[in-house]
Amino acid sequence: MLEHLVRRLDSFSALSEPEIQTVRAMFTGSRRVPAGDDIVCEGEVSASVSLILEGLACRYKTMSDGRRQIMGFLLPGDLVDLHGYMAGEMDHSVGALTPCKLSAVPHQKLHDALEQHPGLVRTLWAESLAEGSVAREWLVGLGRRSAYSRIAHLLCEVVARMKAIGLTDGSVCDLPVTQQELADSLGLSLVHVNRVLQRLRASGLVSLGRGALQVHDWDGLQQAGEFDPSYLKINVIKRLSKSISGSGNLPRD
Amino acid sequence: MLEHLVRRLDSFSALSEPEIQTVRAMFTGSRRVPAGDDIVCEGEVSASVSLILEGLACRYKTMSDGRRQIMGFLLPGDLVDLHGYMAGEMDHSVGALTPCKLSAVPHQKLHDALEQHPGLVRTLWAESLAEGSVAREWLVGLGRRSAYSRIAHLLCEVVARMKAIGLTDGSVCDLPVTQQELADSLGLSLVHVNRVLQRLRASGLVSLGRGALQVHDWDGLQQAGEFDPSYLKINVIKRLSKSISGSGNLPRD
DNA sequence: CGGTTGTTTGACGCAGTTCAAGCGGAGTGG
DNA sequence: CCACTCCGCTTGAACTGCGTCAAACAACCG
Repeated sequence: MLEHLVRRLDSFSALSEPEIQTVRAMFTGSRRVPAGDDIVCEGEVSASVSLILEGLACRYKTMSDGRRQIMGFLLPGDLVDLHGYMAGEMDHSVGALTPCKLSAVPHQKLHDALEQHPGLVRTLWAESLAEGSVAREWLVGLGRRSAYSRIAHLLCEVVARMKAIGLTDGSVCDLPVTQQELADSLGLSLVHVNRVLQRLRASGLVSLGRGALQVHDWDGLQQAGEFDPSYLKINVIKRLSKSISGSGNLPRD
Repeated sequence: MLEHLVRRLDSFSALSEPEIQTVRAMFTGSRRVPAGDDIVCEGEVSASVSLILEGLACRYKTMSDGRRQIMGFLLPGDLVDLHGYMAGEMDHSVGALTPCKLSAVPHQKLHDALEQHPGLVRTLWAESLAEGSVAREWLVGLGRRSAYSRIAHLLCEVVARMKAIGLTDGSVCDLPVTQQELADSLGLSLVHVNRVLQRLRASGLVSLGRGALQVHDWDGLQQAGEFDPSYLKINVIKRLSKSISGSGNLPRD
C-alpha cells in the first residue's frame, strides 16, 4: 500500500510534510496483474516506476537452460523498478506470484518531484541500499546455510516483513507460494524443499500449506534460521529526529 | 585509484567539471592496511567513507560458527562503506585481501559536498545500484550454477573489472587470492575449489597460482561461466552526453 | 633451516539432486 | 453430479556433487 511506502521511506530519513505529500500524490492509477504474469521483464526499458499495492511478487533471473533464481520478494509498499529509472534497462524480471494491484509514477513525474524535493533522492537511495542489504543476507544463506536453516530463514524474513505492514500478527499469514517457487528462491530442488518443509513441521516450528503459513514456534524458527531481522532495515532509528507534527498517522506500537 | 572512481561515476551520470573537481578534492590522505586486516567491521559506525586506491579487498559476513561468506570484491576505485554514510552502522565487514592503500572522506565533508552538488547524490545512488546488480548476479551463481561454472564466472568478473581499470590486458593479472578465499566467495569448500581449479586448467581455460591468474581461453572461460558482463555496469552508455571538454584524461580505447 | 601458511591428494560420507510414479484438491465441462 | 484434467504436493529409490577428515607436500619468510 501507499502508506506503507511512505512510512518506510520516512523511517529512512524523516520526511518533511511536503515531501510526504509529494510521495502520496506521485503515484496514481492502479493496474492489476494476474498471478504468474511478469510485471517487468529483463531487458525492458519502462517509462514508469511501479509500486506494489496488493499481492506478492518476486525478482528473478532465468538462465539459458530455463532454470531460474528468485532474488527477492516484493510485498505491498515495495518499489518494483527503481533500477529502471536510474539505470534504464532492467537487469532482471519481476513476476507476480499472486494477483497484484500496482500503482505507478512516470519517470518524468518522478524526476520533477525529485527536482523539487532533492531530499527525496537520498531517501530513495536509502531504499536501494536497504534492498542491497537484503540481497547480501540472501548471499549468506545460499552460500553457507543448510537447506533447513535456509528455509527457516526465508520464512522468518517473510513473516517479519509482513508483520511490519500489518499483514500478519506473527502467527498466521497468507502465503500462497508454491514449493517450486521456494526452491527457486533458495537454490534447492522442489523435492528437497518438500522434505525439509516436513521436517520443519515435525519439529513443531511452522507449517506451510493451502496458501497459508502458520508459525508455531517463532523463537525456534528464528534459531533454526539464525535469523536477525536487522538486515531488513525495518524501523531504523532516525538519526535526525525532525519532529513531524500533527501527522495524525502515528504508528500504533 | 581516484581517477578510476571519477571515471566510473562519470559513466553513470556524466559529471560536470565542478562536480569532478569536487570528487577529486574530497578524498585526502592515504592509509595503509596490511593483508588480512579489516578495513571496516560489521557493527562499526565509522566517520568517513573509504576508497580503495591500491590493493584487493572483500565484503564478507561471518556466521556464528565461524564460517564466512564473501559477498563481493573491491578493486581500486571502489568505495568501501558508502552504506556507513547513509545507514550508520555497517551490516558487514570489509577485509583487505592484499595490502591496501586507502583514501577517505569524512562524512561531514561528503555531506557538504553533496549539499553543494546535489547531482552527486544521484551519482552515488547509481553506484549503490550497480553494487546491488553485482550482488544479484552472485545470487544466481550461488543458487543455480555448478562449482565449475561458478568459479569460471567469478574469474571472468575479476578479469573484466581489472581490465576496466587497466590492471590487466586480459591474459594475465595479479590475483593473490587463496583458494580458501575463493571457497568463501563461492559457497564451496577449499578442497573442492582446488579440484575444480585443476579441471579448469586441464580444460585449457585458466590457471591460477603463485598470486597470478592466467587466462588461456577467454571465450571458453566466458562460456563455462555463462558470463555476460553487462551486470557490472562498466562503460554504461550515458543517456545525456554532456560534453566534457579539455579533460586531458581521455581513456585510450 | 624450521615454522607457518597455502596447496594437493585420497578415502569416505552425506546433503541434496534426479527420475519416476502416485496422490489429492480445485476447477471445468458435459 | 460425476468424470476428467490440471496443478501442486508427496513419496521412494538411486545417484552424485560436494563436504569432511586427515595427511603429505610445497612455497615462502624470517
